Amino acid sequence: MSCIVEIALSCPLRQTFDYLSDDLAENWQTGMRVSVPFGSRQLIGIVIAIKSISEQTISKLKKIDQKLDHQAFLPNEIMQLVQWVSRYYHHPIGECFQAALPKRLRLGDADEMQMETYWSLAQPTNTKPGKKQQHILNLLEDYPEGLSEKALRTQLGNVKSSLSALQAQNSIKASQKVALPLPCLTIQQAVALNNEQKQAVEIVLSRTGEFSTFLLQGITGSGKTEVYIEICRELIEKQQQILVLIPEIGLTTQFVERFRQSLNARIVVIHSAVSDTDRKQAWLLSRAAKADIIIGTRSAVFTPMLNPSLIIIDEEHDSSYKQQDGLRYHARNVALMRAKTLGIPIVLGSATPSLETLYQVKQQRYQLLKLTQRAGGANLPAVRVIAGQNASDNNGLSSHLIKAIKKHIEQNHQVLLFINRRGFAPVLMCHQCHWQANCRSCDAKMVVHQYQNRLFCHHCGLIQTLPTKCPECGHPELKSYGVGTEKIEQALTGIFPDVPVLRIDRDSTQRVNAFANMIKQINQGKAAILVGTQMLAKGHDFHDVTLVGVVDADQALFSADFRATESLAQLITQVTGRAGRGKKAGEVLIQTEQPDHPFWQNLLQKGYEAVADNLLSERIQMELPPHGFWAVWRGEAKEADLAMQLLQQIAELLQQTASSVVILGPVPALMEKRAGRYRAQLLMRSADRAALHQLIDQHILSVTKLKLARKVRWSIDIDPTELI
DNA sequence: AGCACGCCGACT
DNA sequence: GTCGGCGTGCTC
Repeated sequence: MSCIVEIALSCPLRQTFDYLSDDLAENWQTGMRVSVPFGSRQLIGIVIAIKSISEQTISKLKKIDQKLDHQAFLPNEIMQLVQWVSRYYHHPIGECFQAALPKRLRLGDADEMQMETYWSLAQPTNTKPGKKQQHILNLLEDYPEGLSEKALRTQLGNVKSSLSALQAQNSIKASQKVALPLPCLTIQQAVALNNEQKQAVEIVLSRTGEFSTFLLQGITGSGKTEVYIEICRELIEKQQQILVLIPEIGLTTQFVERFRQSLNARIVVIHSAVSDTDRKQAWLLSRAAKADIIIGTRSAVFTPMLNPSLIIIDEEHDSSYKQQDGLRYHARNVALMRAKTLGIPIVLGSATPSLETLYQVKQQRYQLLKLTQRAGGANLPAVRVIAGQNASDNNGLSSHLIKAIKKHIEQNHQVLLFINRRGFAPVLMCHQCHWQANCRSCDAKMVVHQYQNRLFCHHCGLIQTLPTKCPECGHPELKSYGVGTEKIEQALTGIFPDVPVLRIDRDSTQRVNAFANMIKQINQGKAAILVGTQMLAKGHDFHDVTLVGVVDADQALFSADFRATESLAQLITQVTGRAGRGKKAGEVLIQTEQPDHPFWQNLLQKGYEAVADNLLSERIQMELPPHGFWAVWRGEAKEADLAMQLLQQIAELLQQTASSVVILGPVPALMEKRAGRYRAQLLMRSADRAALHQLIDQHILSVTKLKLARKVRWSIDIDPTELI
């Protein structure tokens, strides 16, 4: 008897599709991949459910062309997770599966792991081996299970001929095995923990096998990573797997190295810089429990595991865990849901936890684990706020800051300067007619990039040649205002001609390895000044930096974004942790136009926690997130007003049945025009999460059918992190 | 989203 | 006379 198979297809429709199958229902399983005809094309879909043929079955059903898998390809847990994501984020199910699967598997690659040639010792022979051959034999002696040819090659260089020779005399034998990540060939170092760290490890381990959420709050340099490692050590011994999420790919290498130095584990990495083939392999290895630790960015939260035991979210406050287009999921949120259904603990780590997480700690839903001591006994640096009023005379650097830089450089130490803007200067103006370089597709100014002799729009990527005279009145002199990394770099090179100045921002690190090379140079420890954007603030250990300067820290204090203060407090606290991580005492100088702003007194005297606490009370009082439950409808269209019109119609629909949900707007976006599109948004807020979601469900179908919905690109954002 | 079908302007 | 513009409608 044939059956009906319900399938999710990657198209933006909020529905699944039924197909006919000649095969018996019992030969089908949810989570299999199939190839089906859809309209005029052929698509790959995922089996959601198997149904028997009912009398009302109409003959409009098409037949399944091909079964791609013989057994369930996606484990049930992932099937449930993706379907939950689709419901929770009100996003088309097919696109949710798309986000959860590695590209190659999504496009129909066979469910097979990559194989590799592994070599192992056979029988000893009398023939005297050559030097390289001896090296190989020595190495293989340590690996009775065998070592892949790839591992031998990374270790000993070109080994092809030596291997053939050894094989010819039967000293070694080859076999084909599943390609595992390169084993760690160095000796594992034990990690020494202080009491706080030990306690944190014990508490988490005492809760294995049940769902519980921990906030591991440790000041920068307090050794959160060591805590992760020690928890992992015990779990790995029990053949258990751990999923570790990190905010961005720049931190992977460093992170993976730390783990590899201390753990004899099979570690796979999943992020956008990993090739499609390797990602597929990592995913399959994880699903088969042939990888112990899975380290990855946001999308890795969907990686299936056979023996999951723990999820770790490092730097849980980081905004990159929230996807800002398409399926707007928050990896932390999805991970929490996953841990809950799997019945395993989840550890959120941060020196500067998000207000959301602190709120949950307050409600006693998360257990707080604190690390208050800096590893190695390093002291937290002295932090001072300095006035930047006269800074413009020195290209944005106050004389106070310059003096401090000089002092630290003379002691042969390194200096780290943050300026959160790329390029040379953010404004270009004509003095005669007041013309300004503005972007033609955004409500934004063009930023001067002097090295490339160009103007850039940081919002849409528009590039122009730097004009030599005013395009409006022809005046030959254009002036630039404000500071960016390039200007600071140039000023410092002028003031300290004998000291290397390294600029580290997206522009200077675009070439492959450029970033790694700079980090290498920095770690050589010679006196140097590092000038960079936020990308330097995250995670990196610079042992010889003793002075950290923050230039132009003001912007956030006047920002319309209610989250700006939170981010600034996090940034400053993180940055502060970059100074004096080694044995040397550190110093932090924050240059601001507003040294008397109460924010600084609060942050410096009472610390991040107190500031966060204040902000949280403020948010609760003003009924802003994390208080209540929020959703945002966003729209953008090439013609002005269209997005506003659509959102107005949606607002009217929602208003009809909104009782416990407040509808706010629509309002144009803060930067209304961006990349040639006019944007607007409509806010929803409720104290009742279910009511909020129900209201969306109730109307989303009618929204799809609105005429304007075809002309306006629209989306819905649950638990938005950006509200302007 | 894709893709097809369909009905009106400037070209070999 | 046709190529192609994007409006509209559908996808089990």
